[in-house]
Amino acid sequence: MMHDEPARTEGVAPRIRARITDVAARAGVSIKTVSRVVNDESGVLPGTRDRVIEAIRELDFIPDVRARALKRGGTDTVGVIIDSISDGFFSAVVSSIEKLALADGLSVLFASTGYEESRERAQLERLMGHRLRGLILAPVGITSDELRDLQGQFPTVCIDRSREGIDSVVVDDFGASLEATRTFIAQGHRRIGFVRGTIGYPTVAARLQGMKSALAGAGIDFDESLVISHEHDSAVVAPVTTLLRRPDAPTAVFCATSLASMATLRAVHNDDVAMPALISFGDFDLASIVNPGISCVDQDPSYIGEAAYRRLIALVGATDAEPQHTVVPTRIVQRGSGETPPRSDLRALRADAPGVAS
Amino acid sequence: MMHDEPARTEGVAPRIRARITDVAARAGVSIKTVSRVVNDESGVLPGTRDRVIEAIRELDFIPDVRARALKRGGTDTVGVIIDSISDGFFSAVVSSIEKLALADGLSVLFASTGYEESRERAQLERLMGHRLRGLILAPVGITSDELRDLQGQFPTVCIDRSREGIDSVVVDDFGASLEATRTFIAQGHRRIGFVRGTIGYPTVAARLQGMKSALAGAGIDFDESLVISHEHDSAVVAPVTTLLRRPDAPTAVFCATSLASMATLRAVHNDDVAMPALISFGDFDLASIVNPGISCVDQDPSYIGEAAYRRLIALVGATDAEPQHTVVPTRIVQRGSGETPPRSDLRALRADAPGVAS
DNA sequence: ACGGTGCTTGACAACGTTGTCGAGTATCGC
DNA sequence: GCGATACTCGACAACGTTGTCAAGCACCGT
Repeated sequence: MMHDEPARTEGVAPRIRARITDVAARAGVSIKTVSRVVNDESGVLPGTRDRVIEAIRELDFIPDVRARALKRGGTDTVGVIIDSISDGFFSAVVSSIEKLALADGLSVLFASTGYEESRERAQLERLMGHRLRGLILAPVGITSDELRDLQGQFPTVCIDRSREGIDSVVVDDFGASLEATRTFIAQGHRRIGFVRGTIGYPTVAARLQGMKSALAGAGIDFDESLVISHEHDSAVVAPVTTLLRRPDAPTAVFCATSLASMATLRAVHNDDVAMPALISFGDFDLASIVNPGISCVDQDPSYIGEAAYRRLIALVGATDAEPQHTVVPTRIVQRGSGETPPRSDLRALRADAPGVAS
Repeated sequence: MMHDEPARTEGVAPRIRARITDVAARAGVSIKTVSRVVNDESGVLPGTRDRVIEAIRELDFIPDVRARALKRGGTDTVGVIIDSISDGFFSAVVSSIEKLALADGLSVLFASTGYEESRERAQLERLMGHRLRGLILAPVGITSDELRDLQGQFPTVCIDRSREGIDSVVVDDFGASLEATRTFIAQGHRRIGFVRGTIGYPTVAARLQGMKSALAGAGIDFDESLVISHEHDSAVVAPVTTLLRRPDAPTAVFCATSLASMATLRAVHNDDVAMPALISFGDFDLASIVNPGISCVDQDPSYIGEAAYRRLIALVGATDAEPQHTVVPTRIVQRGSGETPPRSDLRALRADAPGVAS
């Protein structure tokens, strides 16, 4: 691919990329013939083909996908819009999408919203300019109608959060939280805290609903004061600390996001407060390393990415398909922190279980 | 942006995106005038401009950036090629790059190599087809010559690993490791382990060199048997366990990557082996949460991303610029694990320091 | 009244590629 | 030997946009 003229270290002649015209001239054929060779079309004499291939090699010709797409009326680019790539969940999702896209020869145009509506809109509009093959989107403020409108341009699949009438791949936030809470209840917990972390996420709201539903099902009153939320995840450390120091502190805590979990762990670590039973919604590196391991609702992000991508590809060309809502199954990974009875036994645990340092 | 015709729930007429021609027809002007309005050029009567804007709104017109780029001969896309987006270091780098690119109205084409040369080559070639504005690359197998050749097409900035003659933004692997090792030595450590993790990374090799140099400087013999490496980071847990169980186990361990650190912590956690003094090259979520906190060489990935991006933008149009190698300063974040004397005191620590669970 | 000036606007070519179609040539059957 | 057939190859238009240039028009000073 890379040619081997001696590269001059300075004053590099800004060599311009070879066009199909250059290749044609060099091989002594028409541009159409080059095009045929490039696209592996039949009807080119072996000798001619060889000459063209040689010229392509010599000139380092790589076809301009933009011109190609323009002519053909399609694109080889899929868009991915997520909240933040720093979020372990989304980075895993994007990682699996990108891997699959590479296998299909597709390019990935990446954008993040920071969970801001205005930024989502800007990113969306910018990506529209690229005439995508399809879009995988973690929707923020965009409405069903707007998305259905997009659907007319290219297929769209929502992840993490769903929109009516649009294909989506999500986890069962409500059900998984219900199950996790039931685990707590079965162990005898009655006061269960909920660390919401960043406010405003509908998934988190659904998780809270799941917990409430489990409590109601067991005839346990729900205490609003055990719910901790804050504008930013990092700012949640202090309120959690306060919560766990209360005389009537919860004996178990359900953390709605892995960031909330880490903040909670930080709270537990920084101050000498009792570690409650803990289940985290969303797995994270740390969870399997600390002692006791943090039990998690595992949402399998790479599978979510895969499901979304496959659905997107299936959707290309199938404009009449009924919107399909995939709910990716979750499972609770038991590592110890979630399978702890309340109170009294807790003290035993504290004396017993050494930390990482031991 | 989104128009508001009632979206029909099924059998959606696959409405085709409006072209500049459609807008022109609707507004009763020529396409050139539409183009003028779109690009905020002067010389359009307010009345005409309004009619065009109205038509654009009605038709949801968004210009095709590919056609625009084709005509103008430029692009609004930068490429980013990294090892893996699941790696916390790279996800932070990409995050900051993407944020800056958005501010400049640039799109980010994202690709990962998995640190495989063949995949790097494929990604590179695919991205070349997009005629990038510039490329930020964590090079794997590509040579200086090949990259200098790329430089002729568009500016390129290497991150994490450098190539001669190409702009790069890296950290001082050697120096930082030297300093970290000296910290150990100052505390009386003589047997210092090195957990390399995945083999083959030149940055890791430089880190090992830094450590060796510090040891040599202090007149300490280097024991090759204290170096743990393996094909994959996860597979490193067992050998580390074995190492720490040896009668002549190292009293301090330098982990060359955050993944290696996590594997080491897992080893320490899974088996009842003494936790050595520990410094990690590269910060990670976990590091600040466990007890004791893991001391780290902080390489400030978001600053690296920013520096690389800014350099890239500066390079656009400046073909004659001398390659500039930016070395981003590191600092050692002391959290406890790295400031621990050897042996005897270690036992005290174990009895003393409770883990996360306490 | 007339040429000049300044402003708005549009016709046309071009960016690099591929689809359409027809020209040219060799091969075959009779 | 001749028309038919099959195959290779190229000229040209088109994708959607912007740059160039000139046309059209109102207005000015003399």
